[in-house]
Order: sequence, then C-alpha cells, then structure tokens
Amino acid sequence: MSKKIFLSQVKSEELTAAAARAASASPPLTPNHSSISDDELVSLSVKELNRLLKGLSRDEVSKLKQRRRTLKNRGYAANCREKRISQKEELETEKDKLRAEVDRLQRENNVVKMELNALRNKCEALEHFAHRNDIRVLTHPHVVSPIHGSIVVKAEPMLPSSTVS
Amino acid sequence: MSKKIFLSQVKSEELTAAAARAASASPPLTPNHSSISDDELVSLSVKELNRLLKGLSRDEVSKLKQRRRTLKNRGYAANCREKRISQKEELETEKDKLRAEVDRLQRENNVVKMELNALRNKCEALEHFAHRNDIRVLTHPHVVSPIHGSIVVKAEPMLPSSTVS
DNA sequence: TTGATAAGTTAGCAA
DNA sequence: TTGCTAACTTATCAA
Repeated sequence: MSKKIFLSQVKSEELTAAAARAASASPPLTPNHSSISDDELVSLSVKELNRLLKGLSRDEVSKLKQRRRTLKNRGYAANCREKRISQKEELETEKDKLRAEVDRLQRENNVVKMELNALRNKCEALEHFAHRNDIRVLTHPHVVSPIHGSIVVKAEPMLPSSTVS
Repeated sequence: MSKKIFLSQVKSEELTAAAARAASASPPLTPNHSSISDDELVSLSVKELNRLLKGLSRDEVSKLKQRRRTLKNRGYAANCREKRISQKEELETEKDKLRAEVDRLQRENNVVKMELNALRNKCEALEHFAHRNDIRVLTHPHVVSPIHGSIVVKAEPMLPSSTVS
C-alpha cells in the first residue's frame, strides 16, 4: 500500500519529505537538524515534543506543531471513515438477522396454522360424532360431569364461528 | 447556509474570488475581463464554455478549465455524501420495517398458539366425552370413518355449536 | 470527458 | 488541546 501524495505546490517540501520518509523505512537521510518521520512525530508525547522543540525558532516550532496537527488529523479522518464503514456493516448485519427472524417466524406460523386447521377438523368431527351419539348430553350440559362441562365451556369461545358448518 | 471557504494560500485568488461571488448574489463587481460566477461556470455547456474561452491565453484557458473541473468535483463530492446519507437512512428504514414485521409475526404467533392450546383442550375434552359415551367407536376406527365421512359431507341439520356450551 | 469515490486537508464544534 | 466530522480538494478509476 503506497501512500498517496498530494502534488500541492504549497506544502511540497513537507509532503514530499514525508513521502520520502514513508517510502524508505530507513532512518532519515538528512541528519542536518530536525528531520523526524511522520510516524515518530505523531506518536510523540507532549513532553517529548516539547523537549524536541527546545532551541528551535518560533517559525520552526509552529511549523512542526502544525505538521503534527495535520498528521493527527489525517489519522482522525481515517478513523472516521473506518467507523462509518463498520457502522454501515453493522446495520446490514442486523438487517440480515431480522430478515432471517422474519423468515423463521413465518415458517413457524405456517406450521402452527396448519396444525390449527387439522385440529379444527378433528374437533368438528368429534362434535358431530358426539351430537349423533348423545345429543341429550350436549343439550343438557348439567348431565355431563362437572369436569367435562367446564372444559368444554372454557374452550368454546376460542372457536371461530366459521367452523360451525 | 454560508459557504465555507478554504484559506489555502495556493489558490487564494480563485477561491476567495469564488467566495466573494457566492456570498454576493449580485453580478460580479469586477467586469474587467472574464469574471464568471461558480454557478454560471459549472452550468455552462461545453459549447458555451468553448465560446467563452475564445481569445484567452493558454494559461487563462487551462486555469478556467481547471476551476470548472474543481467546481464539478465539488458537486460530485456533495452528491456522494448525500448518497451515503440516504443509503444509510434507507438501511435504517428497512431495519425498522423488519423489526415491526418480527413484532407482528410474534404476536400473531402467540395468538395462534393460544388458539391451538384452547382447541387442544376442547378436543381432549370431546375425546374423553366420546370415549365415555361410546368407547366402542373409538376403539374400532373402521366403524368411525363412515360416520365421520357422512357427517362432514352431508352436514345434516343439527344444533349450532354455539348452543352447545 | 464525466462522474464517483478513497484519502488527505481544512474549518469548526465539543469535551 | 484533542478528537471528530462536514465540506472541500486531489488522485484515480470506470464508463
């Protein structure tokens, strides 16, 4: 991954210098005074920076500080982009999970509804059978044992009227 | 919405000029030769641009073309940002829809399951009842089927099941 | 050539 | 001051 360089005219000295340093992993070849690589400069603590700044002209100090700030900003910008990307990926992951959940629930729903229909048919058949074989009991619930009676009465309201042929 | 201006040293002439024009909606105050607003410059067709470029020095031509390209790029970048934002919003909207759908399905599922349980109870009660009243039919299914078949098909006049309870 | 996008820069806000 | 982010610029790729 080669670092991309701005061919800006203004900052050509710093940027091409930075590029040269980044390109060659070897130590700076210009040992005249305060050559420091981008990586080193950004990773300095404030204390270390101040120590480095001792005995430099105001101009050099502010330039070096500005370079440091710019380098930091470059990192912040990269962070920001990465965060944006991972947030988007997270959104998509959650979406996929929800979609799978919807699918699962729909299938479960279908199964339960089929069970319900089957049971309705069975129940209906049983009711008809009961009618035919002991209509007296159905029309006179007090004859039925209290247990059965109560069960039947509780279950009844759940039956949609559509099942009453 | 005030346009943000770069205080770059390199392009100060173009950019501050552009800023001045953008800030004042009035026509350019410097009618000396080729003052044209950013908005006008980007919206020119190639034909119109070429007409405008007639009789300008090479340097002026390339500068104007570069300014146009930069302005166009500014628009592309804005597009890109807007697209990114709307895509994110779309993702969230879809996520919300899916979440609502999951909710709906879960509730529907609960309802159906409760119906199923109620019907199971009722069915069980009916089976006990039938068993108690005619154990012979239940233990000899071949006797049952014709009865069930005729009942289901013929739907003979009976008491509506709502009167059963 | 035009449009889109990644990376870098700048301005400006917030902690 | 530090970190973050919107807007802008530049480089670069694809159509």
